[in-house]
Amino acid sequence: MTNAPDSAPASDFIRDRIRADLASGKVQQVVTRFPPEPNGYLHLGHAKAITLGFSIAKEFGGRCNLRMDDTNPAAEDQEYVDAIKADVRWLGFEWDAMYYAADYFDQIYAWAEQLVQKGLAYVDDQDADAIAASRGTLTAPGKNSPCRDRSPAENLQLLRDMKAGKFADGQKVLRAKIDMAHANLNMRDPVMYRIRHMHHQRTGDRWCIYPMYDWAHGQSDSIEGITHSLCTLEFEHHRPLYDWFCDSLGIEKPQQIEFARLNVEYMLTSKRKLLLLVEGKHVDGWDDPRLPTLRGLRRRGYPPQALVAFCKHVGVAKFNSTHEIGLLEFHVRDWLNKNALRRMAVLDPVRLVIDNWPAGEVEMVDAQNNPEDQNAGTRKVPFAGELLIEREDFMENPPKDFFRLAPGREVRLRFGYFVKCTGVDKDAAGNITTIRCTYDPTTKGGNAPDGRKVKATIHWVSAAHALDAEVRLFEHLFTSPDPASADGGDFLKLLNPRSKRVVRGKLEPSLRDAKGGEAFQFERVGYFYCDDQDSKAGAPVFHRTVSLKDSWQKAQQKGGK
RNA sequence: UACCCCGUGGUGUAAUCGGUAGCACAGCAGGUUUUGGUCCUGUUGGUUCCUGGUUCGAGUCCAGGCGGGGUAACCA
Repeated sequence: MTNAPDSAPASDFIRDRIRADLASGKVQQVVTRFPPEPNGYLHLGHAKAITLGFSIAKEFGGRCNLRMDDTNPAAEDQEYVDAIKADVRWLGFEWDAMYYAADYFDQIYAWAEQLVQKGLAYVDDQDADAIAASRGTLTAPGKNSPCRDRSPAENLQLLRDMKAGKFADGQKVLRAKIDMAHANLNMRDPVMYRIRHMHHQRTGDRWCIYPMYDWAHGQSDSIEGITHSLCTLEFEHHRPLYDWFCDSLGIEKPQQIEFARLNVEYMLTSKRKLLLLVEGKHVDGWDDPRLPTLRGLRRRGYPPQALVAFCKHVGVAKFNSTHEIGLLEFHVRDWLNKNALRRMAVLDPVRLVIDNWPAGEVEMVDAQNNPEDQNAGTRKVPFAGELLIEREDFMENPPKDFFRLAPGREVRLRFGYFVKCTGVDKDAAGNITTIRCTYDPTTKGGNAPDGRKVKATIHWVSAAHALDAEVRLFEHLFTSPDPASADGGDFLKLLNPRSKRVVRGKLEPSLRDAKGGEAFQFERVGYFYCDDQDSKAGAPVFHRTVSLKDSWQKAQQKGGK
């Protein structure tokens, strides 16, 4: 990889802090965790957090846990738990321990009673609206609840009654007793427990009160002995509360450190917005290759190694920023270039006939599987007198800097022969139906014995042997690099109508045996992924992962229109 | 109009105890090449948000300003 290797550990404010904690003896062994809520699928933003958490643990010889932050049964589901585990493993990480916040419910509850007995928490009878109304605003202080001064004994009884199911949903709530005038609204007597007579995917019907995030997260971290609790910037204002709970309980207090979440051009990484795209059928499900979900990226053909390399390269800071999608694509190409087998495929075919080719003869030519990897070997590809080439590789009246086929020009057919264009056949409408050529039999394999050179090598496929297959061409899902800040928040207006195009390609026959999950480079075109979802035996379906860099096209766009 | 966080080339990120800015991607130019891919080489971009201050010396410390982001769920 071209990015910083593991031998030269990254330096950033988090790692600096960890080094300092290790040096001072505050921390013996680093323990981190990735704590997703199982209420949705993981996306690229999570990949950054996962890469960070696991990489740091590894770099410092520590451990990293995977913990389901499953404290709200309303939105969570076992399906997501399974999907999250699979996605983390797909990225290439393995947790040292798998935990569930729900498994800590007994301990967390015991701690709640402790706080009540210390006079640091109370049961409030107010409903949600009343609590919201009395919380005050960003500029005005809140008002104390009429229940705020209940005695510890009464509060304890009430809390036990809550736990025992004596109250209906929303009837009572347990609150921390901090300061209703605090500048940080999170400190204005935050709710710790709410009543939810609801089945939990892990604890079943054992509980009818569930802890809020703030009242479960830090405690879970503490139980697991997390040393550095990494999270995104929006939790900064929660840190005082995180600390307050641990301090009030007198338990081990992990260090919460916040970092900026990952933003990438043309991508949306908000569970809510992704949900709108999926439910509104603007994409074909959570694993649509145009989505930044890990499952979508997988089906797009983005190698996990490339994603991780990207996440490492991106670094970590406290400044919100948006990365160019080109950087992601660089890492994808970088990995695929070294690992993807080369094949030939013509996506927009035009017929090419070699007039002096021996009638009916088919020759099997040797083709390299990967010039970047000599161990990849070679394969045989059928070559014949009637071929298909890419329409854009021929021009009847080419500009001077067009190197490909044109009347009177000679080019190399990759791994085949030199051919010279002698003319074209057209239909009544003037469209080119056939490009006529002659070949030089002495240039077998692509080299001329007389040493003459050609300026271009183009790819081809034998018309009689070509595999007709579905190829899906993807582009950015949005027309704007920043769909999140769409006019009036309506990012749906920015959907790119060309984000998915389906074509029938003409592929070299060996691709008939492509298996779902395999990645190829269609020479001179791009990287393609054999979709494991829709491919059938003998009928593979390919997804364009990313195109090859095309300096010819770039020059065209710059010069012309 | 409260509080918190942040502000380095186009993008992102780095710079030991303060010693005059590095890397990657992108861009540009050239070379190699049976992919106008890869690879190699060279190269253009920064008054480190602004203004003051401390200092022999500040991206790094201090003050003020400007700009960006975040926060008012019985969500996480």
